[in-house]
Amino acid sequence: MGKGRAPCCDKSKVKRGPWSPQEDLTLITFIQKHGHHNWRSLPKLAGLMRCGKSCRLRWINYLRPDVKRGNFTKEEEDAIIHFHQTLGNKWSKIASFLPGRTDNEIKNVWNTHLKKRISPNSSPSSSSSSSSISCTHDQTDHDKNCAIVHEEENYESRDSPSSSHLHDKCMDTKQELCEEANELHEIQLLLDHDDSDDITSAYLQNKEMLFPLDSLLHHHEAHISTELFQNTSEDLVTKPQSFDHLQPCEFEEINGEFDLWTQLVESNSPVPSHNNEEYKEWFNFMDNQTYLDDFTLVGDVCL
DNA sequence: AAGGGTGCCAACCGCGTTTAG
DNA sequence: GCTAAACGCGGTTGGCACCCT
Repeated sequence: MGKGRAPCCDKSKVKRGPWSPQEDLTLITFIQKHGHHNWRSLPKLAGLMRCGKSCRLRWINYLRPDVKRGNFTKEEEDAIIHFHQTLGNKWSKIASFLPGRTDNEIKNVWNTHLKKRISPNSSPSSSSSSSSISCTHDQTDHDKNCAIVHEEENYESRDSPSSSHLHDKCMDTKQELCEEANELHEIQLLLDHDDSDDITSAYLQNKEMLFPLDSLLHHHEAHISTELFQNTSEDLVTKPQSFDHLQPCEFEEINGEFDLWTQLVESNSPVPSHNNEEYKEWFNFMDNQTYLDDFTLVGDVCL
């Protein structure tokens, strides 16, 4: 093999660009049935003319049932600013503290809104973490969780405008900061231990363990929403809504396109309780909608 | 109303890390 | 221990929507 990395797929044979509703359904249905053990082979098996990486990205950023969509709350934005000061451009880490938000989404929000808000004079995000941190915490040599704790403990002593603002917004006393830091540390350890990025996969791969990390998410959510933030516990995670009002094959074309999320997931129905039946129902509903209800084997490829 | 500028976001690209053989 | 494949992450970009003139 020559120098350099081989391309992940034959670009001449894969479709690129925006995903169609049909592709979304195909991907959802396949993952529902088979999980995503191997992203590289998934599109072939599912009959998608897509690169595996593209499938993964689409699933993680858009199709996962636990993805929260819609505008970021002020609290979430403040949290992003704060965690960015601590972690730098570690978008996936930051995302782990914001249930339902993806790293891509957070990155976009940072680049489009928050970076400007922080300060036009301060160094941009790309300058790897904040200088105030790097001088005191060598994160390459220490567990980042410890860095978070230290950072939180030192939080009050920092005097940057944004830090003061966040401090006023979220924290009252140093004791609270310490408690918060400890909680975040615990959460982070849990997240590091359990692959929270793979929640749905875990569910799919073992249907007897419906959302095994649900309690963890609740735990995580509760800590953040009730202590770091306030008044956001109900809407931190937008999980699949009850869609009893939608009968199969009732997709409506809105503005010339089929907006799957709007019609299936982000309905105005009440926020569901976090119970397993609704997830089952969600998947069953998607199953009923798809034209790939059963995969027909042709050779070694499902079509 | 039309055209240009700007902002936003979904998706792609490429590299570092992890895993499997 | 080595190598290649696969995964995951962060940076970048294309294209659409909106705003302004």
